[in-house]
Amino acid sequence: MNENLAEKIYRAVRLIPSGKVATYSQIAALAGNCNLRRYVGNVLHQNPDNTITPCHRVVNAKGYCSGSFAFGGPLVQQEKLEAEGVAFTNGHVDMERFCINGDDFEAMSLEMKDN
DNA sequence: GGGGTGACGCGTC
DNA sequence: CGACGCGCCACCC
Repeated sequence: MNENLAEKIYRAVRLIPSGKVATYSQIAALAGNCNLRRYVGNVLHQNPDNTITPCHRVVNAKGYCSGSFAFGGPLVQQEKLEAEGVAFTNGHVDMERFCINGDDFEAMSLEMKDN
């Protein structure tokens, strides 16, 4: 039933469509409140398994990776995103083209709720 | 029960 | 335009 926010956050991250990226605020919003954005980073840092949790699709509002220690290297995140079709501009994700749209957000929210 | 933490976001200077 | 600080909430000790 009521899972911890961590579970919701992980689920939201997994719902991010391939080839797109979501911001911590978006994940936090899907998890419950955009105010939880701080906690999103906190939870993702725990990231028990990056193979099932594509945390590499999660970037900050600027489209940059966390900058901190990632599941094997910050460069790996960019590599994975590029492999999924996410283009990088000047080292940052092109948010205007790859950030999830309202439709994607809505679909994710539906899956979050239905699941 | 209280305090500290955190892969952020945004306003303001 | 760039840099700094503050604020937000849930989980862990």
